[in-house]
Amino acid sequence: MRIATFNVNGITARLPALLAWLDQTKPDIACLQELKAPQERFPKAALEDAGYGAIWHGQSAWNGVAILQRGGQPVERRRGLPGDPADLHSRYIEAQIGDLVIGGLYLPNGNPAPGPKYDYKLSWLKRFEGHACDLMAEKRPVVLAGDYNIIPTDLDVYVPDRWRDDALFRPEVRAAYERLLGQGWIDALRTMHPGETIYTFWDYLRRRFERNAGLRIDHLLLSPDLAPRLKAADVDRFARAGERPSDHAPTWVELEDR
DNA sequence: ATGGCTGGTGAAACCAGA
Repeated sequence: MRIATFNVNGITARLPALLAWLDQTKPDIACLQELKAPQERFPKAALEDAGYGAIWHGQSAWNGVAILQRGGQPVERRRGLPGDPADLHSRYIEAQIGDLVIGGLYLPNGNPAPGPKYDYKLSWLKRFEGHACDLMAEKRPVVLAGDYNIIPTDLDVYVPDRWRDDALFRPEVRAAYERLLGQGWIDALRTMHPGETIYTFWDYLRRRFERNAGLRIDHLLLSPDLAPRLKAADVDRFARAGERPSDHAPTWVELEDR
């Protein structure tokens, strides 16, 4: 089965491209981020017509996450991370789909750093680490997929030295990512492509896609029990090259069926 | 260091993204 994550950068503007990508690649599960649409403006009917059931947490103008299931209806487990009732951003949603727990996340960008937005990113990360730890303790197969807004290593950015002070690459956020791997989570793309240059995002500015000046910031972390089931992982670069593309490309894993 | 794109909002000398 194929599980994908895709920051669509506006599901209203991206709907044609999203439907075309679903039709071409037919992921069994897709986590979407940056819906940029209020709850009532999610294109539920169009996705149903395409064969996908969905749960989503919308928000006007910014953020927004969804989980799609081909030929089924995801069972929602939670929306929002535990630990801060005052946090109203729509950035996390979790579902049970078959034997899998799927967490879809849109981690805060955090720029400019330092500053309040960066502080929010670090506090969100702290809560996410706690929740990831709780999930790990459940000893069930889990996939945490989404836009992490974290560049894990120098290999994951076209010119590392220009990004040292950026909120996506600062030591604190890279350390948090390392701590997640330390919990036992498996970075699926990096595991399948060690040492390889792989990007998932290219800024619209300055012909960054044409120059392949990108970042690897969209990740699928697998619980350790899924490691033997991991068959493939990759990025659908063709979607970034299409008409009116998102600035992110869909990223996916292929797991052996149970 | 910037913000030359892009989307959403609402009418901006706007904001946010990464």
